[in-house]
Amino acid sequence: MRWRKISDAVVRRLPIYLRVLDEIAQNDESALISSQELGNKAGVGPALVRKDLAWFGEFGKQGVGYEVEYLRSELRKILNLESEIKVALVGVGSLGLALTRYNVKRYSEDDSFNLHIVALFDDDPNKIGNTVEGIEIHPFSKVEEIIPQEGIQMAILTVPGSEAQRVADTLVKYGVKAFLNFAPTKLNVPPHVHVASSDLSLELQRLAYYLQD
Amino acid sequence: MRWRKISDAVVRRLPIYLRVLDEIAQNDESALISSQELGNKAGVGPALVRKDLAWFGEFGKQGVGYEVEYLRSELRKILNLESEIKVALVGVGSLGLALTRYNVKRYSEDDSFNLHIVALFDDDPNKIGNTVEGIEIHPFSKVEEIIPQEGIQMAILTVPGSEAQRVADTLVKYGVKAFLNFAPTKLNVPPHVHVASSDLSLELQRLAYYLQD
DNA sequence: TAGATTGTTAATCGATTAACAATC
DNA sequence: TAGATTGTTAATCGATTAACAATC
Repeated sequence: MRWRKISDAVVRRLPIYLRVLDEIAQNDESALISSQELGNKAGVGPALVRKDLAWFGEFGKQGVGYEVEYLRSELRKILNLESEIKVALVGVGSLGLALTRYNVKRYSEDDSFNLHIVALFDDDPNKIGNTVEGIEIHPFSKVEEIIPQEGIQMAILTVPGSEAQRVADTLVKYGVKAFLNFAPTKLNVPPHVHVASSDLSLELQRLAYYLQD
Repeated sequence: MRWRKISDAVVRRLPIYLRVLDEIAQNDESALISSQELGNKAGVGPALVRKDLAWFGEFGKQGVGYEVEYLRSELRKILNLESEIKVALVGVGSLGLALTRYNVKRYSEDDSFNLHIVALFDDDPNKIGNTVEGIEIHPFSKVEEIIPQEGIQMAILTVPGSEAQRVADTLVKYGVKAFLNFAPTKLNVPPHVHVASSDLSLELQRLAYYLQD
């Protein structure tokens, strides 16, 4: 499944739409939804909802709206969420631990959630060999072996800022194509690799601006 | 300090510039930097750097560039980072715990970091009364008393999605003006309240899209 | 002075919204 | 059929980039 280059702004909204549909589908298998209503719940205008979806095909019926269950399943195909995606997490500090626990719980409870942390890496000798929720902590040197073996395509970085770039470089070398970066560093990666950043202190500092007057 | 309404896109870049300046100022008290170089390190074009700064005043010298230390101090004023901002965290699960530890460490190690978690809330009877890094965990009902008393203006939400809206409503009622929301929920807040969201599964799902082809 | 870089205006680019014919 | 809502095109809005006079 491949489309002309879709803008990042569009792709960012698709998971939001999907979440709205997930919730509705839970209560009503055969629900219908209009772009108006979907937009409301997603915090987006109705025209934009239609335009976003139109990049990928025609999913609605004029005068009726969208079948929730059908649109949901199409969005899952578009977002590549139909088969399992294996994820590594590097840096098993308290944040890494929290994210791992959260992910394992979500993965086991929600059948349709296919993003799965399957390997942990940390170079602290006190952590190596331990397990978190049944997942073993490996030394970082094992990346070379484990990433290709397990077919890991995505990584979560919860390492100190000073190590993030080096770690990312190595992971890219062994085939990781997408990062969720919690380190306070701008990662430099080749153009085919994607990075999403969650930078706590950047966000806090930004919010501070709005506390004025 | 008040300016005409500055766009969100601009405000979002200011902390990025500040981080670059912080790093340079550490090594060289009297460094100069051009919009070119600042842009490079921030991942932004040089013209945009100049335009962003120009919203707030004239901080450079033609033919020379910007004095790092001076621009840094001006950006800190603009972002409202010069005095302490007190923050509450609600939901002391493993993620809340991790963020609290991280914040306390950063606050104590970095003199110029002024965002400070000073109160924790959780309704789990096993947690109430415990302390994390010296900060006591209160029942959520104490919000009414503690938020105004401590002058807390910002809150971090690490509660389950089902509770996030209710919790936010209460906090807004007692004076919280900005949220960093980790719950997988779109918060509805009055127009004078600002929300930054860090939504792990939304980001992972978005990244999955780029693993295709 | 000559070279460099700012602050700012005009041009471009891209994203969102409005409008409406098609049609369920 | 009449009413509603899609898919899509055109209009608008906003953000980024290019260009350059001012000036250090």
